[in-house]
Amino acid sequence: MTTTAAQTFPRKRGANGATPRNDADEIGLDALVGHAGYAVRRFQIWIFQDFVKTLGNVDIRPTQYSVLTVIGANPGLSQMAVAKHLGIERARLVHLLDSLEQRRLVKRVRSKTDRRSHALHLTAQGETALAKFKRLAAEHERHVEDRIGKENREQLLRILADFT
Amino acid sequence: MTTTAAQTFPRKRGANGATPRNDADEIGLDALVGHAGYAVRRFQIWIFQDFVKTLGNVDIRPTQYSVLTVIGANPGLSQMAVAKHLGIERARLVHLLDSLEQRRLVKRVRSKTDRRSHALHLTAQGETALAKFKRLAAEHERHVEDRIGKENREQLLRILADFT
DNA sequence: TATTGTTATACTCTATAACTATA
DNA sequence: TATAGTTATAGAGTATAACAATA
Repeated sequence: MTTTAAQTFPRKRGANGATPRNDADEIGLDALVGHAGYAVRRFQIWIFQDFVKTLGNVDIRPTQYSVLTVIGANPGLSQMAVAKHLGIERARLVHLLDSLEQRRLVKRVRSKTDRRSHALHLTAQGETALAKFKRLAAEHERHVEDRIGKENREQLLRILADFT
Repeated sequence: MTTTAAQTFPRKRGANGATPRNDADEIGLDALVGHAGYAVRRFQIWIFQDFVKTLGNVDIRPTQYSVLTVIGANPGLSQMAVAKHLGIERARLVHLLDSLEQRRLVKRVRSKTDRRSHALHLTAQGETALAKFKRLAAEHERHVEDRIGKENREQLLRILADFT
């Protein structure tokens, strides 16, 4: 992206009524407009950027947040289980956990029953940190609400419910 | 992803009373469920994968499709203009165009008025190819409709209209 | 000086394959 | 033999910086 603004709010103004449609803006996205994938992709980029910015001070990205949340809610899970449930490659999860373990947020405990696998737990530090991350994530969620509207956000969640 | 199914439909247990915690399937995504970003991300992955699969025979990925579509609809556009309007880095567009030009779908023409910039055009071959890509993209769009429902797709497009 | 296209670098993420240690 | 975790590699994609030609 050249600028964050360009990427975040491509062209097109909706909320403010006035549409700045002057100079170089006379370009048609045409066929792209009817494509769900294009709209979803642009929206997803906006959401991720807001998430990254909102949780910037604590240096937590969306994927890291999802890993911490799932471990927090299901202590003792194996790496395979976490990877499967989040749709992350197990190879990739290794690096994610390396980083989270170095930051003392997560610990890998060798399983007694199956010594191939690791039981994943949050550290005490990880628990308190996650609580803070969740407050910031809720703030991010409010940004989404501000951007698309409370009811639209709820409809979106309803429409996409079985993808989570 | 380990398997497409695993990524697309993670697990998700709806109503669980006495959760038999041993089987790896009794995992809660919990806090993640209320997050628009998570749902959107999973949906976006599903959409992209279906797009890539549906246009697999012609070897066109979503980004390439969006570039071809915009050039087709606005012949003579500069690289900067295309990059800005699609929210792509101009540095990245260079490589995308290199590949599309090698495939004889696009040509770069030095501008007479501003010799720094290139006017982008589809080749004759690019025009007919794009027509085919559009038919396949429409097929992909029908897959989306089948997956989430005709009305939900329309609502989604309406909700996300000003992100395109 | 500023901008367009280009090259280069670094980091994230996806997709595989292969290795090891267990089972 | 199969699986869990690991390592490695290759390709997208994102984010920057810098350079040459041109404005």
